[in-house]
Amino acid sequence: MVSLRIIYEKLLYSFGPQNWWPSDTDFEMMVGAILTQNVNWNNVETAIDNLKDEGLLTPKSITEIDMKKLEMAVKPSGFYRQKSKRLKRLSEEILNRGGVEPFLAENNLRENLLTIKGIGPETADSMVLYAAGKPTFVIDAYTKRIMKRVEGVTGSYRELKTYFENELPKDVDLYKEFHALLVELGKKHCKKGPDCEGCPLASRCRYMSSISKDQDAFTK
DNA sequence: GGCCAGGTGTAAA
DNA sequence: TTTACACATGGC
Repeated sequence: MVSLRIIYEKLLYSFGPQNWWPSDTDFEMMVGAILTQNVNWNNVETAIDNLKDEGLLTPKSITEIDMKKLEMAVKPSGFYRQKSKRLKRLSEEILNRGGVEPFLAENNLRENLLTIKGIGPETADSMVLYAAGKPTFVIDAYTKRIMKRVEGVTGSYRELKTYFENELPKDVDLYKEFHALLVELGKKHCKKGPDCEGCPLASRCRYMSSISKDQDAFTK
């Protein structure tokens, strides 16, 4: 059993605090969580800038705006038809519950989010952690890949989430920072291919030494 | 030009 | 319960 704490400390030392999630408001954070689904964050920033310019960073304005206009603003983030609908659904749900604050204060927030079509476990968890500030660990594609390569740990979303939450103290700031650091590591050193140059976890990575013989270890 | 990026819903094996 | 596929733009 390897200590996730050690990995966390190494990443923090290498990259410094990430201070996620980058956003001005809780609602903007939630919008970003939907827009970033399976897409590079650079694309999301362009879309969020568009929304900001159009005054579309409130649940009310998104609910009222013409669908075509919303689609055009969201376009740079890809999957723009789906994502526009998802933003509309989320906004309506927020308004139904009296606004962003009361919506985020619901004690079954995660379950509520999961009933909204287009919000799955990762998007829900990221909103619960970064917008509502409640301790739930976020699992993403990078986290799965890193755990598989470095720890040899695989499993479903729920299993990975449980693994992290059992190994770590239930600390919101730790959860926020750890997830952000894993994404940073993923972007810089742990992509799909075996191009791990300069990875701060190289000494712990069980696939690092077998790159040349076992390319297959890097798939998925 | 091909691969990849901070997923999710649906359908079929 | 797992696996395959559609969804779409932009950077390298």
